[in-house]
Amino acid sequence: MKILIVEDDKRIAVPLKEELQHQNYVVDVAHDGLQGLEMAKAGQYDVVLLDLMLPKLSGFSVCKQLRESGNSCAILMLTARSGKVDKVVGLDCGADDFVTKPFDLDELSARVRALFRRSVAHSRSSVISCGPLQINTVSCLVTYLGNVIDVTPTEYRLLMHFAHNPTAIFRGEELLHKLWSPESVGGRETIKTHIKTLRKKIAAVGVSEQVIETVYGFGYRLRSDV
Amino acid sequence: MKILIVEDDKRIAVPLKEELQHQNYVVDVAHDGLQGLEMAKAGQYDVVLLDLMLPKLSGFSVCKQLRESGNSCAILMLTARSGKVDKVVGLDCGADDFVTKPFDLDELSARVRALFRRSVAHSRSSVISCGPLQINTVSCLVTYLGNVIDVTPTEYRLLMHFAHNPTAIFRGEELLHKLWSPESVGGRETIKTHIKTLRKKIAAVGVSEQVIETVYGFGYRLRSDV
DNA sequence: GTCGATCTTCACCAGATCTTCACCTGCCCT
DNA sequence: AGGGCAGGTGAAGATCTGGTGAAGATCGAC
Repeated sequence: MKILIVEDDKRIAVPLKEELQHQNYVVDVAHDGLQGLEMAKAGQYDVVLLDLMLPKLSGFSVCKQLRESGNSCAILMLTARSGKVDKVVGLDCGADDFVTKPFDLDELSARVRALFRRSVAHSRSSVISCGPLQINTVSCLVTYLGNVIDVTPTEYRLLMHFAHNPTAIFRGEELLHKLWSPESVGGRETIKTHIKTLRKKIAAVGVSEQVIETVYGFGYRLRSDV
Repeated sequence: MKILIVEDDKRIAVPLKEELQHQNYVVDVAHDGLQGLEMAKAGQYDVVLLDLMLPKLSGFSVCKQLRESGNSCAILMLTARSGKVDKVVGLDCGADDFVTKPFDLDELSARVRALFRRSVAHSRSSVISCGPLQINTVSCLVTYLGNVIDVTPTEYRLLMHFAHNPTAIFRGEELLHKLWSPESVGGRETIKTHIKTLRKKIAAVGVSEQVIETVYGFGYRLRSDV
């Protein structure tokens, strides 16, 4: 749910950021290649939107160095030049997708959704299911056993992250790093509180079991059985 | 390394097949939607190149039905129409990439390579085995001969260290230095106690052998035979 | 500006876990 | 056989982790 935009042209970066934030992604922006590389290495992003023509360090170099450092986030390249060579070189130096400017915002966000899906092999449709929990990623509607659960954006991102990795255990700090942008990371209490309210909302729907279970000393996990 | 092309126009299918075969992929071709769906379901393909305008069954339907049947191969859609709606619908019904005709052969094969990379990157196993001991590093679940052993974080770290170095013998002090942070290193009793509780927990699961054996004067070792 | 929803922080509690202590057992060597 | 010492055991205290309610901070809508 975390996206990094590496783009120096603010006329492109700003509307892109707003559109993606509107779709409940956590979005950070880097304004040159060097900053982009640093942030991508540190920030645990799922998708990086990478412009090719960048100050200080080209998009190709960022992509290559990111891969060499073992990072496996999805990379979508953006470029004004539509030459075939660029595309082939870009894809072969580790990018996962390639879009030429001017691009359509709807197409781009569809490609971003596809990259998210691909990074989690089990959810191919716009509805992510984890046992009785269903998340419609288009309407952002969350249901549990058919009952609608009214969640806030932060709770939505938390549930998405759990649903994408069923049975996986996440430490509180891990969730903070993966779902919050670096400048707004809070304390452990933040996670505790969001988990608490999520549990309360799910319980209000009539579910007595603990859907988000805590494994003491390890973290939180979403139960896919009931 | 297996690719399926679903395309009725032979002027496209034939050169595409030849190009991909030239790159050492195993390539099959289906000439309509129905045939494509059947072959994709049966043939265990890594990547499916799917034309949208097909006789008998549209590319959208093939894609959707393939996903609904649980198939998770990579799907790359091809179409002559370059409308944005097609792209968004295509990507959201489960395709991983989208290319409009006329496409460049080099670009297409670069995209195919990117899809392969992605599917390989995600098939990494997360289970560490050492004989009958299994540690799932995603769910932090430890099992011995299939029985779940409920371990604390410190015990988990100990087991991980043993499982990473099967047959190796570790002195108590060595374990302290490797698994504890420098400022919180405790006394030798600490290790003794943790080994004790680990042994007790494994024994509680019905294992009579000493799984963590002590080699007098040298240290502890995890037995991988039984 | 006010209002409400949401997000974050705080102080405090209960319980799980970790470490330490004192003492016991059993191996190795002379 | 007996001393010395590595290793085992149980229990008590210290420490850490997660849960809770309420208060403060932030943001957007009107």
